[in-house]
Amino acid sequence: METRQTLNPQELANRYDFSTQEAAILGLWDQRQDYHAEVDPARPPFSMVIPPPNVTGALHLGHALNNSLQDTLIRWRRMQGFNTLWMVGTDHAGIATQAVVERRLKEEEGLTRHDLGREALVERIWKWKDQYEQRILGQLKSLGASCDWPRTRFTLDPICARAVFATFYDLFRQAWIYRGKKLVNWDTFLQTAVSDDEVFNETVKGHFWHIRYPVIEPQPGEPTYIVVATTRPETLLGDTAVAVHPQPEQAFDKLLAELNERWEKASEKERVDIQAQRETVEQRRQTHLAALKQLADMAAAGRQLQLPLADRPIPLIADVWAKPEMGSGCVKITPAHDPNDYEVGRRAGLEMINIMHPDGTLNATAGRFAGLTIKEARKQVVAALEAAELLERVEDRDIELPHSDRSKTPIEPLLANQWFIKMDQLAEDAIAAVEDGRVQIHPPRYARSYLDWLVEKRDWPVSRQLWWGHQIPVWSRPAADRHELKQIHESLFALGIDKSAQGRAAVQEEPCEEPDAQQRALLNLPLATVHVCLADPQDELVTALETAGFVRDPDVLDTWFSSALWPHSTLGWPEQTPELQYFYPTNVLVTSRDIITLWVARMVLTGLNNVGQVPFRDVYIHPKILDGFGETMSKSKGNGIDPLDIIGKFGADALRFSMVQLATETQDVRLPVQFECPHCGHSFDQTKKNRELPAVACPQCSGEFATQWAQKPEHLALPRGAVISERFEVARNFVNKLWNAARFVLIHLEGYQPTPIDLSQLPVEDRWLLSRLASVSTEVTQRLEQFKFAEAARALYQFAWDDFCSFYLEINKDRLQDPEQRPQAQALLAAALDTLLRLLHPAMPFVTESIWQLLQQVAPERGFDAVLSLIPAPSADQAVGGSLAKADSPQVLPPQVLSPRAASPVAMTATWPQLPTTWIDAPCEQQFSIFQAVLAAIREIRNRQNIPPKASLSFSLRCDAQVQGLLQPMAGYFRAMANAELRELGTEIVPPQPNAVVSLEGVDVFVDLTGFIDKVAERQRLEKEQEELTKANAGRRAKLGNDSFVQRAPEQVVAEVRQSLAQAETRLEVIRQALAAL
RNA sequence: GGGCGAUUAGCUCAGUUGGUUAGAGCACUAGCUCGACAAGCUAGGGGUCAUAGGUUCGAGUCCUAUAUCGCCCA
Repeated sequence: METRQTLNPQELANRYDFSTQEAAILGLWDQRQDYHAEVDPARPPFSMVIPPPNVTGALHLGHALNNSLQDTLIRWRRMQGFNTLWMVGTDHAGIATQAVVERRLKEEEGLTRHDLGREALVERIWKWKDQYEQRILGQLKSLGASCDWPRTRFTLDPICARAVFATFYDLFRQAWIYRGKKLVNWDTFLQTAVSDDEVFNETVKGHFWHIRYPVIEPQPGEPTYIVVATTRPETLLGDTAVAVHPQPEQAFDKLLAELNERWEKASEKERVDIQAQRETVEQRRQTHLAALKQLADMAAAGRQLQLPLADRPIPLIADVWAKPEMGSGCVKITPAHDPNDYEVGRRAGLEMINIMHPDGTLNATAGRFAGLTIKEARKQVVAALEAAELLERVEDRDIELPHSDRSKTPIEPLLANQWFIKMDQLAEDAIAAVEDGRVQIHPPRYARSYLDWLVEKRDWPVSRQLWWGHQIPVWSRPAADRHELKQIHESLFALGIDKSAQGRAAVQEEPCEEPDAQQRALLNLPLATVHVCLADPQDELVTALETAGFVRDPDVLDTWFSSALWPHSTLGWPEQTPELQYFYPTNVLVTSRDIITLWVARMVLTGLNNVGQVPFRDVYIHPKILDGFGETMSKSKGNGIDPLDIIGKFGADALRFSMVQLATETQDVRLPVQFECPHCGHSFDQTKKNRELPAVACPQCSGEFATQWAQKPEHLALPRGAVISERFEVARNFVNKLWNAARFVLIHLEGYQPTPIDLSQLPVEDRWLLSRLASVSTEVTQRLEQFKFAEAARALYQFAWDDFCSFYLEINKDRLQDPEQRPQAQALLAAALDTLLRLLHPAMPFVTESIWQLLQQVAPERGFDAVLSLIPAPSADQAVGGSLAKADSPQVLPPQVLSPRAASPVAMTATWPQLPTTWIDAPCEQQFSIFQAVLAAIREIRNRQNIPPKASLSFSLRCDAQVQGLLQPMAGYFRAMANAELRELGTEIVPPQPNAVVSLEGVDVFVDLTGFIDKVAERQRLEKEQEELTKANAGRRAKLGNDSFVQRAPEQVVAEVRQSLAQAETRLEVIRQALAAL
C-alpha cells in the first residue's frame, strides 16, 4: 500500500479500476488471514458450511448468488464481533464426475472404464478433481468469499471418509441399513444405475405391438389366446404372468363415477372432453365386460398361458394394475424390468426374471436371443412372433421414454441389490426439528416441501454402481445351505467378529426372499447371505475376511450420503473435537430450493442421529436465476452466464451487489441475457435462436464471433463472444459512484486533523445526516437478520446515492471552502464515509476495502469510532439463536462530543455500525425534506422555463416562522445546488413579478421570471398542476360526502382526508391567482 | 393428478396489519462537460396493478373462479 506521503487523491482515477484493486485487496486479505477462525470460548461463534460445489466443472451464476449471500452474512457477523467460521470445500459428485471423466476417456483415447480398470480410473478422476477443485476455490476467492481456506475439506478426503464409515457402521449395527432388491434406472452406456433426478423423459415415435399369448388347456367356451399389448416386445422373455382386473364390472363403475364427479365440477370446455371419455368407457363396457369377467374367472381358476418364444407356462393372475378400459384389458407382467410390474410381482409373489446383462445385451435367460442388443432383440422377437402368427397388429404411438441425463441414452429398468437406509425414526426426528422450530426455514413456505417429503418415509437407497466414491464397507458371503451358514458363522467367531466385536465389525444375515428350497435351487439362489460391515474399511480384518471367502460390495455410496454429514464431518466428527463442540450447530445454511429434500432434510436427520443436535438453526432458501425468457440457465441451452466473465467486465463487487439485490422472497428472478460482441463491445439480446449457433454476427458492426458451440475450425478461429447481462451495469455504476464520492472526500480531506465533533453544535444538514445514518444502519441490520437481502441493498443504495452523494456531499462543497467551517466539515465527512464503507462492506468488500486503505492514509483517526466502540461486543452467551441478542443502543449514553479514534487497519474487521437510536431525529428529517422539495421546485421551474443552468435565478418563499428558521441558514445551499438566490422569506413577502409559483405544503415558492418568462410554458405547468389537484380533491369530496365512509372509517382517516383537502384547496388558490396574473 | 409460486410502466422488480395522487432502476425525451463522478447531473413523459366476480365506507393488497407461465412431487 502507498504511504501517506505519496498519496495524492487528485491523482486517483475517476473510474474505479476493479481488476487492479481486487488483486491487491486479495493479497492484503490473504496476508492477514482474518477469515481464519480458531476456537475461542470467550467469544460467541457464528458458523456456516458452504454447500460444497461439485468438482465436475466450473462455478455458474447460481453459485455466484449462493456464495455472495453467504459471504455477505459472514462478513456482517464478523464485523458484529462474532468469531466467524465459514467452512469451505467441494463435493466429489459421484456419477457426474465419473461420467465426465469417462466421456473424455472415450473421446480422447477411445477407452472405456473397463479397459482401464477400477484403480486407474479412480486415479484419473482424482487428477480431474485436483484440477477443478483448485479452479473452483480460485473462483470463490475472486468473488471475495472470506471462507476459512486453511480448513478446506473434500467429501472424499480422510476426515470426511471417517465420518462416512462411522455413520454407515452405526446404522448397519442398528439394522437401519439393510440390503434389498430394487428396480434401478440402468444406464446401459455408462453401465450404472442413475437416480430418478438424473433421468429425463423424451417423447419418441414408437410402436405398440399386440401379441397373442395362447391359453393352455382352455375349457370349452374360453378363448384360445389372450392379447396383450406392449411397447417393448423383447421384455416378454422375462414375463412371469399376465394380469387381468379381478372385478372388471366394479372397475368400470368406479371409473364412470369418477368421470361423473369431474364432469360436475368441470367448465363447459372441459365437459366436452369428459363427455367423450364417458362415452368411450360406456361403449367398452358394452363390448368387453363379458369377456373380461370370463378372464377374471379364468385367473381365479388358475389358468396358465404359454409364453411365446420362451415356451414357459406363466399364470394368468388377477391384479388391479390391469386397466379394463385400456387395450385388451390384459397386461403382461415383467417384474424385473418395469416398475409397475415389479409392484404387481411383489403382490402376487411372482418370480422375477432378469433377462439383461449390464451392458444392455440379453443374457442366457433369453434363450436363443441371448447376446443380442435390446434393439436387435426387439427386431428378431417381432419377426419370430410374426412367423409364429402370434402378432395380431402393430400400432404407431408416441412413447414417453426415460433417458439418462448423463449419457443421453434410453434407460432400461433393471432389478439389482441395493443398500437402503430405513427412514422411520430418522425421518420422524427430522420432522420434529422443523415442526418445533429448532430449524427454521426462510421463507417459511419451503418448510412444506421439506415436511411433505419426509412424512413419506421412503427408505433411502444409497448404493451406486460406480467406482468414484466411498466404497460400501460391507463384505458378503452367500450360504447355499444350513451347513455352510453354520460354517460361516463359526469362521466369523474364530475371527472375533461376533456380538463382542466391540465397534470394529457388525454382522447381518439376509435370508433369501424365496422360501421354497426347490425354487431356490432352480434359480441358483442361496439360503442366506452373511454381511459383515467394518467400522474402518482399512481394518486388518479385511484380509482375514477375504480369505474366508467374503467379497466386498463393489458399489459406492450415494454422493448425498457424504454431503448429508457435511456440517459435522467437516468439524471432525466422530472425534469430539473442540471445533465440533464450539462451532456446531452451525447458524445458517444458505441454499436453493431444489435440494431441500436431497440435501437439507438429510443433513438434519444425520446431524440428529450422529451428533444429537440439528446441524443449523436457520435455512435460507434463495431464488433461482432464470434468463429473460424465464428459462433456467444452463450450459446445454447456451444461456449460462460465467461469473468470471462478469467479474472481468463489471468487477466482483458489481456481481455481488447485483446478487444481493436479486435476493427477494420470490422463488425465481429473471436476468435477461445478452451476447457481447468482442469486436465493438456492443451487447445485444440473446434469442432462443442465436443462443444455439456456433457463430453469431453482431447487429451493430456485423463482425462475427464464436459461441460456446464453436467446433469447426472456421468458427474456432473467430474471437469468443461472452454471454453477459446488462443488468450488472446498475451495480457497476453504483460501485463507481461510491468510488468517486470517496475521491471527493479524500481530495477535500487535505490538511485533515483529528477534530472532536460536538453534537450539540451541529447545523441541520449534519444532524440530518447522522439521523439518516442511524436509521439506515438500523434498517440494514434488521433486514439482514430477516434474510431480506434485497431490501438491505435497496436501503444502502438509496442512502449512498440519494442522501450521501446528492445532498450531503453537495452541501459540503460550500462549507469546505470556508476555513472556519472546514475542520468540522472534514471531521464529519471522514466519519460519515467511514460508516458508509462499513455498511457496504459485507456486500461490496473490494471497493470498500480499497477506499478504506486510502482513508487510512489520509485520516487514520476519525469520528464515530468512539460511538461504535461503546457497543458491547457480543458475549459468548449471546450466541444462542445465532442472532445477536438485541443489544440495542449502547448501555452508556452516547457522548455529546465525539473524539476521533484510530480505525481498524482493514474494513474487513471494522466494527459493524450500530449508531445510537437517539440520533434518529424525525422532525429534522421532515424539515430537511422541505428544503429538498423547495430545491426540486426551483429546478423544475428552471427546466420548464428552459432557463440555462448558468443563468442565476432569484426566488422568494412564503412560509411560517418555523420553516423560515430552517431555510434561512440554508440559503447558500440553494445558490450552490440550484444557482438560485433566496431574496426574501417569511409570512409577509412581496412576490416578484412576473413569477412562477409552486405551492407546496407549508411553503409557496415564487421564482422571479424577469427576463425569462415563457407564458405558454408556465400556463401549461400551472394548468396541469391545477388539474391534478382538482381531480384529487374531487375524489376527496366524494369520500367525505359518503355518509358510510364518514361514519365507518376510523376518525383519524377521515380527519386526514379533511386536512389534505384543505391543504390542496389552499394550494389551488395560489395557482388560480397565478393563472389570473398571467 | 397433488403442491408451491408468479402475473404491477417497454424491460427487471418493490409495494408493510386494506387507508391521501401505486414506487425504484434500466430504457425513453429535453437540457447540462460547474474541479468527485457522462459508468455523471437536472427535469420530464409513461401504469384500466392478468381477467371476471365477491367481501368492505375503502382492494395492487383479503376471498372465489378463470387464463397464461414457471418449479417441485407422483
